[in-house]
Amino acid sequence: MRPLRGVGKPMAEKGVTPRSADYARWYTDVVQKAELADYSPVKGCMVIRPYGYTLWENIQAALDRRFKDTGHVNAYFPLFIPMSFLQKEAEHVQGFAPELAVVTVGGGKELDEPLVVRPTSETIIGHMYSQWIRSYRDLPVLINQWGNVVRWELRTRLFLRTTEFLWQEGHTAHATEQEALEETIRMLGVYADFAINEAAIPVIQGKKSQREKFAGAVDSYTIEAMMGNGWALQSGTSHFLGQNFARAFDITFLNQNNELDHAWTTSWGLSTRMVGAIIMTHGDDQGLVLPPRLAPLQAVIVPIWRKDAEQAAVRELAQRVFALLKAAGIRAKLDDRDELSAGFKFNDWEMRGVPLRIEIGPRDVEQNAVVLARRDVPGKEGKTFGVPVDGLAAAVDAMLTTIQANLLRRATAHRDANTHTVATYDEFKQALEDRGGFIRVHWAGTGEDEDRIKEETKATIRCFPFEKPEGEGVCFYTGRRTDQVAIFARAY
RNA sequence: CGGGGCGUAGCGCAGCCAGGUAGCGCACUUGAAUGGGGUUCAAGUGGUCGGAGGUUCAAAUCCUCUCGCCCCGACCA
Repeated sequence: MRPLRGVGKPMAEKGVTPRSADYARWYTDVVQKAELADYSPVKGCMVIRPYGYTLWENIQAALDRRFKDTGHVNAYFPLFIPMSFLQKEAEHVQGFAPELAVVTVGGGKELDEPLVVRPTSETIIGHMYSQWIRSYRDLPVLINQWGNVVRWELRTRLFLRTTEFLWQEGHTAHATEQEALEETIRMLGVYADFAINEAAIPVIQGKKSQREKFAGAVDSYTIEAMMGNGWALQSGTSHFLGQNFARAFDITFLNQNNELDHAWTTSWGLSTRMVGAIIMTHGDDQGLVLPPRLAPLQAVIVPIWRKDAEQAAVRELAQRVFALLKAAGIRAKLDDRDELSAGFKFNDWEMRGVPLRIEIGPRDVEQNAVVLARRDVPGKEGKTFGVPVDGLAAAVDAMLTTIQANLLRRATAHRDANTHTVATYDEFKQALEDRGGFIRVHWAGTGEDEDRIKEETKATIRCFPFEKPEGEGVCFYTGRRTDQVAIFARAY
């Protein structure tokens, strides 16, 4: 995962590889040229640069607010987990064993028991919960943690799959199955709300197949998003763990009837992968396009002048506009770098996805007005001339809201246009070949059927969507009648 | 781990076959002009040619070994 030396040529210095030419390359170009992240000297790891990290901080803030609103509190559990903990839940260890990083030496001495660098924290949190929970009065426990985890991945991609990544993991324990199930679905809903209303990414909520679920869960739920190339990206997951981890870690409590019972637990996580989702949902051939609500910078002011005589007045207005936007709580930047041309700055900020550009030149000074240029509508079409400085903050605010809505509308249209329904396996293969995207089908197959389809087409069941207006029908693969609907797609 | 490819300035590359002063573009620095969509000119800075060993008067170039990386095939938030 180092700079690709000598791979392909064009990389024409300016701009990014067009999506149509090479989508994977476009993605890497955007990440690096927009300075979201960089490669690290350690294979599979990445450095999140300030611009990318600010984006992540905005994601964190929007999620954290929602977690608090639903009664959760934050805590922190350690990075190192005794190896034996992982082994307590059979399916869990089997799922994670191949991708564990293990510490065997500490302080120059061989450790008695190897320590696993957490790939996720169900085990150590389960261990602690078993000590904290005695009575039904102690329940529910609603804790979230922000942290990092390590999974030794074979093939990595910036943000989408890295060996170490940042995320949050919620871990809750409940007295009843019903309550834990409700929590699982509630938090999935929180993720969906965040994705749609903050990231402007339309997502489909649904249940994972048994093949695709989290190792150790009874059921996993997901929000699935469609990327610009039609591939699916699992953008957040919520797991109903039943009593699996409670049994493995002795999380027991006395219920109201004075009977000892195992708690019901859930876990749910959303990671820096969300940054990748944002890039691939909204980005275009100019580069990044960020939703205003999460963008590190919502508006950038570019001053323009010809003669030195004009400079002072332009600068003065630019400063004034900057101040009034800041006062209105808009995340703005004044790009007064003297050594760069205005045209360069236009392209630069477009590549970095700033939702709104404010151009201020001598003509604007005369009118006491500015030019607004929308990132989501390229070229002159996206420009509004002569926007008065009086009331500008409100106009900018309104424009940002419009852009946010437009991004969601556009992404939803793209997803819907690339979602197809098929009735037979031949049609299925044809649709994947010709158009890609999401394929909705009736499904009554087995896990083995799922494996076979994956092998033959590389498409997997992304989820069984909650919303399935199609009702009962015939499974495209087995021909059996069923009311279950599945969405298949190629996935990251 | 199997197959393919690549290591020369921060990035992209040429030079290697036919050994002989280490080059080009971009970036960077300085200066001047320019400035409403990637501006131009000039002068500069920057390299143990991935590493080790060998052949040779002389190695980026030839030989041997070695390290690293990328791409494609078995896993995944």
